Amino acid sequence: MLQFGGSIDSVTTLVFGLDRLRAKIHVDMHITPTVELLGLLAKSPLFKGIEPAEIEVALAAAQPRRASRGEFFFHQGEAAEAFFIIVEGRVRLSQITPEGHQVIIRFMGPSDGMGIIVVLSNTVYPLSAEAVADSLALRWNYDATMELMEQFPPLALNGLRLVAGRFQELQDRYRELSTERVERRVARALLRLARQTGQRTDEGVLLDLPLSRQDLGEMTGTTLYTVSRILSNWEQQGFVRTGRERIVIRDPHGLVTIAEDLPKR
Amino acid sequence: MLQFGGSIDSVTTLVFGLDRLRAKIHVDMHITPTVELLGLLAKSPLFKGIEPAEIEVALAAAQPRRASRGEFFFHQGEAAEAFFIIVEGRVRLSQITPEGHQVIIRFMGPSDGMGIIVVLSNTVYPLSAEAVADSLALRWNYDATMELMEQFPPLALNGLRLVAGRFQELQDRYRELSTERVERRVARALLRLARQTGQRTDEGVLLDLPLSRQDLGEMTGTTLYTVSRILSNWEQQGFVRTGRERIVIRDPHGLVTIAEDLPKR
DNA sequence: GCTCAAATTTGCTCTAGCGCAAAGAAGCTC
DNA sequence: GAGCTTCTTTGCGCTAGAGCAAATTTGAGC
Repeated sequence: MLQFGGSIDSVTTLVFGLDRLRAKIHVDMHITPTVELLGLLAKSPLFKGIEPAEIEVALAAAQPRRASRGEFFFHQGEAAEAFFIIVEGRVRLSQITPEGHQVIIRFMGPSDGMGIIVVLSNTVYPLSAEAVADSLALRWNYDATMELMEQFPPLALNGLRLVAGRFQELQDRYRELSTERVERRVARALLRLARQTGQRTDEGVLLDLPLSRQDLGEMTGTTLYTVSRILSNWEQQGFVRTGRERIVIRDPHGLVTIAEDLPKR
Repeated sequence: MLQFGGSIDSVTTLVFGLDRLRAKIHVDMHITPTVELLGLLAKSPLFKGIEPAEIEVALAAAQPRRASRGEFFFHQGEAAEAFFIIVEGRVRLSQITPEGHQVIIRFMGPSDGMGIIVVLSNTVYPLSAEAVADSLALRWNYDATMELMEQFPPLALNGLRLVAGRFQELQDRYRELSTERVERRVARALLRLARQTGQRTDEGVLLDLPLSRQDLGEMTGTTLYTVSRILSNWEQQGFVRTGRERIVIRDPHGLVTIAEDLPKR
């Protein structure tokens, strides 16, 4: 099953590590068995093109790490000691200004990675990662990460592609922020969230994470008041159905119309 | 001199490549001799920790590429076929929206690299690179880049650190844009430019690149009108001295006061 | 020195969106 | 289900800054 090259010793260690991880997850966490973890990692873009047997090796080097709603995986400004892949839950990545304004950079869910770049560049986390739902992640520290990168070269390239994608997304958001008006940005934010975390229900697409008006404001560079007004308006037009920290998109196309600034029918 | 391992053939090729490059630069370009190129690359963060002899190898794989003011090294949307290191001049990296709004992401100068991430991730340039002064850059195509990365592992890590830094900067700018008001953002932009391209003169710190009010607006997410008003105001207070596409900072501390929102004396 | 295009300034108007305040909902906890 | 906290909505006033128009300045080329 473990069909990679290496000394017997290292194989033993790895298997032992895997067993320990299995034990931890089962006993401490009462959660996802290893098989599913494997599937999850295999699905993660970071491990694309890497053999399941090799992914097991990676798994063995990981530590599980839990965070309940409101707890942090790491804080902005701390030394970046590890990178994480989320197994379960939702995590909010945000920056806070010296004046106390918060800005939400993005939300993440299962199979997303956080901290990949920073851990390798030996710096400090540039933002904080807070669980907005009870979450579980796998954690690799600096040494483990370096070792993995050396063992499995595709990882480095995958990581790079990932980073390139994120970079581009951030650049696009920057452009939006500087050229588009609020309503459009909010529409885009909702559509983005729908793509990431949308759950199809009979009411429409439910954004499966607790999302306050304040959060949306911090995602789009506006205030909770303005967001509230916009949502009320959309609700009247039948585009969305909102509740406390809960949004269902009933008419995605309506939002697209706004996001793309198309003529309204 | 070329003290790396490799077959005689490859050494020959490399030396030949180097000679060809020298010839090109001397004959076609009438510019910087190889020795200076070496020094420049050695100064570039990308090549940090790499031996001069090895840098020569990298140089041999590069092609010189010139762009006069107004010409582009690459355009947004083109396949990312190469990455560049600027030798001389100034380059403006900007994105343009479908509606035609332009956004300036940053300016770059000698020893800065452009396109490092994208070339390796086989995507498309997410922005355009326009020379705002006559410029010369070294160009490595995909194959050359890959080869270099394999030959000199520190390159990959250096690249990663570089990207991490850029990423962080962009995140900070994003935060600024979404939480701070225009005057502050413009002050920050000027200080950033001063750090990058500032030339000490007896008048003060001259920003050594042609910079219109429009440019500054596109850098800070505002309009040329507002920038003009702000600069006029600052000129009256003696913080800056402005001309057509020309800005001299007379009182950096004054700008810092605004950028940091300190109480005015 | 004249001409012309491009950059800049400034007055004026207008509005998107900020932000306070105060009054509802909606969930928790006990 | 009473009480509390935390979200949300909405009215209202206000201002930062957009954006047009019309001078005015600047520098480059001839």
